[in-house]
Amino acid sequence: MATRTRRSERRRQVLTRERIIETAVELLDTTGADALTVRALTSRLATGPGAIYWHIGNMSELLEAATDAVVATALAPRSAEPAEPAGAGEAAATPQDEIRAAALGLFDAVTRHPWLAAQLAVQFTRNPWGPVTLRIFESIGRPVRALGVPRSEWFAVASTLVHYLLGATTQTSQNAAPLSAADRAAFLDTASRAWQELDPDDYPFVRAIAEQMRGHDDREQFLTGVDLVLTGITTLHPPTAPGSPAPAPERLAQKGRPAR
Amino acid sequence: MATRTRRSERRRQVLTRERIIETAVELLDTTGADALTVRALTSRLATGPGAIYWHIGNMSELLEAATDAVVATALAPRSAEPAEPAGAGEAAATPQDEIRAAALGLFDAVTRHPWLAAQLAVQFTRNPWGPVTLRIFESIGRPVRALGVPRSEWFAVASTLVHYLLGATTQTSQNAAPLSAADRAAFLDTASRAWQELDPDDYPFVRAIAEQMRGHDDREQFLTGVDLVLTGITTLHPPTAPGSPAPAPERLAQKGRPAR
DNA sequence: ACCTGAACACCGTTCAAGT
DNA sequence: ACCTGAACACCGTTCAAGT
Repeated sequence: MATRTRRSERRRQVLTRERIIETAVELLDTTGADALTVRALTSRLATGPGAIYWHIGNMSELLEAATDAVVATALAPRSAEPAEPAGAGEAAATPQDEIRAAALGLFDAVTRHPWLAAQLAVQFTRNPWGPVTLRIFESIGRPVRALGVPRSEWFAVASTLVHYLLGATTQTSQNAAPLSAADRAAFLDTASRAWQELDPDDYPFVRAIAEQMRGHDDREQFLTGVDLVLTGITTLHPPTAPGSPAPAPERLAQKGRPAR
Repeated sequence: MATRTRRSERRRQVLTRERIIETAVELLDTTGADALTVRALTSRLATGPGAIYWHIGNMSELLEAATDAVVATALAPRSAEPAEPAGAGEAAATPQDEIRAAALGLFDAVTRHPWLAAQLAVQFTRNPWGPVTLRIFESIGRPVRALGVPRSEWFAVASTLVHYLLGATTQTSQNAAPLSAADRAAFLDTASRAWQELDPDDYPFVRAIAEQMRGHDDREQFLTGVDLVLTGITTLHPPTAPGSPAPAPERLAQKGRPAR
């Protein structure tokens, strides 16, 4: 490829933390998570390991920074169609729409960057309140507030949404490059078949859904899940709009927990 | 410690796949995820790497098997109090209770095995329909069925619950050994303080919940989230019991999705 | 202050050779 | 069939030495 011209042009730039992170993301996108090594970085940046370690503390810090950078742009409100007349027919987005937009931003980022799902999971478990989590929390929390959820429930409600998002986006991953439509269909087909051959005593439910999982669309199902959680939120914490009947959430209240 | 007696007694046993998995879990529990290496295994089993690789394909297969083993016992319905007269005062568990029980089984397993959270995440992203996911799906899916959710929604509803569970349990991890109450309080305190010093323009929401996050209880909040999702499920798919008014889920229906 | 590059202390995995 | 143990091809990270 155009490696030679690229590399020499590169070398003219100074080595900065930002450029290392940027290169890491490129490497992750093009060659996959396993191929991001210090040696790969040094050769792409035409430098030595010492130079890398001068700017970044260690490999996992770099991974965190790369993940944070990608998540930041994924959650940034897109300016969408700048050609469209601003503020014309565009009704103000509802809090639900904002939550869906943030959720989709994350979802689409994971499909664009196949390595992201695993990294989100790693970041989330290794450093539960690190920059990545905080960023997601903020994007989800603001609309939760606007939803009219009582202040005492902000943390719990936002957590629930964030946890759902992270679970859902991390499962929606292609390890390697994104699959073609045909490959995806083939994959789902074999999986579905395998499920149908599971032991009926051990896996009755999985067998029963084998058929419908074959035809499912990840993105659509993701949104269905978001809406389900949103329904839970607005049912438990109905907006205090005038005329709203405020249905009492009897059965699933806090107190009704299992004894043991 | 009693390493010598233990090791020689060990050596008398034959090396089997099961024993390797069992030893891997011990190693993970006692020395942490980073310390589970082939070399550590060989020394603990008093054998060589070749012997290990005769029984298991590679390291990540072993990790998957170890995770699956722990998850299996975590989800197995506990016989609870065997001293108690069976079937006496015990009313049949509701589907909700069964879901909560499975969820708590997973949650408690993650706190008992600090390495489990990360491994669940890895398993879930690397092999989205592997044995671990399937097992969790089955435990959650059965009660979902019993909840009266229409068949066409089984997959979507079970997925939503599983995704929430996985997101929530993977964040609830202590990297190393479980923290003492005092350490936990100190940790939450510093985190809370750090949140309050974030930029008010960038992180208004996180700042606003800093105080309540300091006092939160992971397990309680986890259950709150489960109940929130359950509320969403029963609201969208009310059980068709006679006398149930079956409220129409107008606002958050499938069709009301954002255009872009 | 910033970078070089050899060297260190590990990894997972393989494989000829044994029994 | 099952196990041994040396060897291979990698890792991330450090650090004296340069500019």
